[in-house]
Formats: sequence, C-alpha cells, structure tokens
Amino acid sequence: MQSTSRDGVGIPTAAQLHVWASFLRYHAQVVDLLEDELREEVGMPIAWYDVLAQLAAAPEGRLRMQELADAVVLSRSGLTRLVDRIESAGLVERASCPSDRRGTFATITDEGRARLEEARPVHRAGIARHFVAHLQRADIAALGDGFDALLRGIHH
Amino acid sequence: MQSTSRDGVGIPTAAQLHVWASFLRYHAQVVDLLEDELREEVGMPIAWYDVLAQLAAAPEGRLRMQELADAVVLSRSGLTRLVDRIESAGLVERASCPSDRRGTFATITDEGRARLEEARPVHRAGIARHFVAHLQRADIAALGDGFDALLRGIHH
DNA sequence: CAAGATTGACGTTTCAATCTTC
DNA sequence: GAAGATTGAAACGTCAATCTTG
Repeated sequence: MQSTSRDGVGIPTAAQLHVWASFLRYHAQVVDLLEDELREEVGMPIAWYDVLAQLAAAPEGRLRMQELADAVVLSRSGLTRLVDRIESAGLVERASCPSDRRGTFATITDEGRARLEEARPVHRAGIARHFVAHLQRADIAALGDGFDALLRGIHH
Repeated sequence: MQSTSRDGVGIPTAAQLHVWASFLRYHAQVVDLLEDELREEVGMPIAWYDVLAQLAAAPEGRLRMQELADAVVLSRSGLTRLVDRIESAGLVERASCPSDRRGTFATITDEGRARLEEARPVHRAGIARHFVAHLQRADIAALGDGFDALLRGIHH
C-alpha cells in the first residue's frame, strides 16, 4: 500500500480510505450506542458523564472551566452552557477562585459523585462490550500505539 | 492486559480505557481539523462533502433519503434539514420516486459534482496528512482489521 | 491590553407529532 | 396500520461581543 507522491503524503489509496471510512463509521455507531445505553439505564447524557468523571478524578473534585474545557474537548462557551445544565441538576457547583478572581471552579457535588458512581459501571461495561471485547482477536496494543501516534501527529 | 471477569467482558483495565480515551480524543481533533481545512480552502462543511460524495458514488448520482441517511450515519430528520440547505445552494435536487411515491430521491447536480471534485483533493490530502501519514510507523493493516472487527461486533 | 469566563444571537440537531402513500 | 419523509418546538453548540479581573 503506497501513496502516489514520494513523501507518502499524497493521495490516499483506496485501502487507506477504507480504513478511514471504517474509523468514522465505527466511531459514530459506538458513541451512539453508549449514549443510548447510558440514557436508558441511568438517565444521563454521555457529555454529563464526561464532565463528572473529569471532575471526580481531579484533586478536591474541582477544575477551572478552562482546564475542564480542554479535558472534555469542548469550546469554552459550549462548556459554560453544559455546566449550567449540570449545575441546575445539582451535580456540580461553581465557586470563584480566591487567588485569581477571573477564574471559576466547577466542583462536583456529593450528589454528582453518587450519580457518577451509579453511571460508571454501566458506561465501562458498554466500553468493554462494544470496544474491548471485539478487539481481542485484533491487536489492542497496536491500536493503542496507533492512536498515540495519531495524537502526536496531530499536534503538528 | 485482562479483564476481571472470565469472559473478557467485565470491567476494562486502565490500559484499555486509555486506548478508548485516545480513540475519542483523536477522533474529535482530526475531524475538527479536516472540517476547518475544508471550510477554509473550499468553503464547504464536511457534512456537505459527505452527502455529495455518497451521491456521486451511487448509480445515476442519486439515493433515497433513507439510504443516504444510513450512508452518512445521520438521523432521518437531520438529513432532511441538511439536504434542504444543500439543495438551496443548488448542489442537489429532490425528485419523488416513480415506483413508490412515498420515497424521495436526492440527486447530485452538475454543480454539485463540480464542487465535489474541487473539494475532494483537499479533503483527501487532509486524510493523508493527518491520518495516513502518522500511521506509517504504526501498522495500518492492524488498524483496518481492528475497525472491521469493531464494526462487525457492533451489529450484535 | 491580555486572560478567564459568560452572554446573546444564530445555525444546527433531535424528539415527537404529522402527513402521505403503500 | 406501517413505512418514508417532513415539520415544529426545544435542546444544543458555536461565534463574536461583552464583562470583569489581572
């Protein structure tokens, strides 16, 4: 399998385009499926799970909005709205940062932790079933190396 | 690397969760990047490209709305609006199906084909640069097999 | 003036209800 | 009544402008 230009960054071959298409298709379907399962079984959107999991893993269960936005790969204003909704549900709280009053902390509440612990096994079981399980005959280490290489590449 | 339950569909290990996180993160970033490049260089959203490419590849340049929705992995109503916009731009046309008048064909226009041919090299070059190129040291065949296995798995 | 975050306006997506045709 | 597609209302994401603090 090779490209048409000498540096390997020319036109992708049909086989390479097929890998790309499979990648997109699989992503769309598996995310949809996990979203549906999480909503069905614990009534939580996957975006909420993402935010709660990031906060729960952070020291003192809190992060600056900026840090949180980076962690969940969302725009700043997008995160503002998202945290608005989660805050309305009582799962996070906002508090201004004492040392730099421009900053805002989002903090996970006790109820947020409780709901997260309820959702976590469901979500992880979904990942196990729809991702990990089907990779056992493939090479999960190669996939891991592949994505790490891809992520490194994308930062120029 | 192993799961905690005997059938391999228990709780994912930390390493497996890391592969999953890399997968999500890479997808978000690369799609964003390709979207930006396509908009910048040919002024076309990636969703439009997707629709036009599917239609161009179909016999007579047309597909039923239902088939098209499956091909691009989108909701039916989402596709209706999307095709509305593309039709307003003159790149596709609708026509009712003669044999089953419930059905609607979306057909790519000449202008649609022209714009697609303009966009295609840009988009494919992006795929080459941000996907294929970084996989050369990894094993692209393993990735391809991996996604095919994943796609097969997701259909139960 | 720059950084952190929010707001308002706009475009897009989704859900349920609808309309038409089989 | 079921399938194919569309529509209205609501939720969501994004962009530029804004407000506040450093």
